[in-house]
Amino acid sequence: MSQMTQTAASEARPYHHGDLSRALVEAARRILETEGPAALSLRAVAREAGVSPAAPYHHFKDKGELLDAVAHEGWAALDTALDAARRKAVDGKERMTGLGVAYVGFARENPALYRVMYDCSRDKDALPEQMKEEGAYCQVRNTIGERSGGTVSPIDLELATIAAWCAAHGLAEMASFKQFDALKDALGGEEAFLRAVFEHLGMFAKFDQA
Amino acid sequence: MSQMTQTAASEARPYHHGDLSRALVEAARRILETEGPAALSLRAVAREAGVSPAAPYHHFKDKGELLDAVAHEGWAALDTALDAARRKAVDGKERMTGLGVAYVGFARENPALYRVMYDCSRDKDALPEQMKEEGAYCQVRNTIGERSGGTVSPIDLELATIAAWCAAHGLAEMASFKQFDALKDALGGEEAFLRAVFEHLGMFAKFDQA
DNA sequence: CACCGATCCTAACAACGTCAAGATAATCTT
DNA sequence: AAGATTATCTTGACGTTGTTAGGATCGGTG
Repeated sequence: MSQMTQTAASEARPYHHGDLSRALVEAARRILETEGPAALSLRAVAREAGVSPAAPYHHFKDKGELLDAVAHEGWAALDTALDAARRKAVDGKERMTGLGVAYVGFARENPALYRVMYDCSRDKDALPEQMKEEGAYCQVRNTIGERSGGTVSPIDLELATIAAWCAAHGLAEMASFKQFDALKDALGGEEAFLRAVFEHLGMFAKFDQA
Repeated sequence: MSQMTQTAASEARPYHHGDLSRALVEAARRILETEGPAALSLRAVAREAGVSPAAPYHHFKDKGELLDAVAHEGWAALDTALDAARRKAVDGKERMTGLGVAYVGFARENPALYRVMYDCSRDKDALPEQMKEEGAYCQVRNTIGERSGGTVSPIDLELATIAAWCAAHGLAEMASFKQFDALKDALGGEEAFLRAVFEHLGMFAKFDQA
């Protein structure tokens, strides 16, 4: 045991790896960050982990299942990013736009990972199960609920959460488009741009107490 | 000439195809509709068009350029769909939500094509050039502009357009998720669900004249 | 008619996802 | 402790993909 996640094929690892499934997921994330999603082949992951092309099949049914594991870690990371953003702001409105900015920021800083997360979701036509009763999605719902003072019907709360989530996702996918560069400059940078867009999404006004 | 877009390899077509680039794009769209995006290989397209695997390279630099052509047609189709929706409604608010519903409807009815459209855009980090001065994006901007009575600053108009576009795109990508099935049923179907979400996106309220 | 460029085909390459069979090591049984 | 079992990893192969090189065929121009 005590295999110490090695960064590549090196130091003559023993025949049995120790924790290959973990090493594979980490190798995949490393490739995503450094070479982009196009370079993420199963064989490349195995290579990066210092293992034969067929080895991953003892830990994952196929390539999709490996990506599922990567996506799972991605959702967890997004969760903690949103959690941090939610704690930072006290004001209700700022807390909401702060969440949005943090969401898009995460997608912009981890574009390849973000893509994998949604590609996996699309293949199953569902966000990960875990998001239902906890996780990032619920953070958004709770934040909206708090801000409304708890007087909102469950259906309206769900609709508002969906609306917010969709808007953030759409913005996350488009924020990198060159078309908006001039506008970003005019507004004083990317974050100002994001805040401006979120302010135009006045979707929570109807829930404001004040 | 007079080649009549043939639906597959058949009737012993002459050595020179006549209009292969067009036939390839149509073959690609056919595959997208019937077998989904995973089956869309260059070789499959060539097969469907009744031509050798290397033939497409005389008309497109690589697979990406073929997909660009497919995406281009997709944007045109989306444009006409939005145009029809815009004409149908007279009331300003209904015209806006009608646009949104039509947008998501297009994405839901042509999911594979819609995916290709955005995948191509992402590869270039930009929406197609044509969208800037005309096309679907401008229809949204114009509709917002009309509704505001023309009193909105160019920057605010652009921001509102981006906000609306992002929200619609996000909803288009998520509307198929199973998580929302119960909610759709509770609201009386998919379109009612879409309208409800768009109503929660009160992003145009600040532009209302009344 | 001879030529030429455009178009298409065949053949091949490397890389990919995946599987079957064999080698190796850790674990369990007695 | 020895043998048997099971999990893990490797080698080698198959079919498919994107792409390229070189040869065949056609339409149009001189």
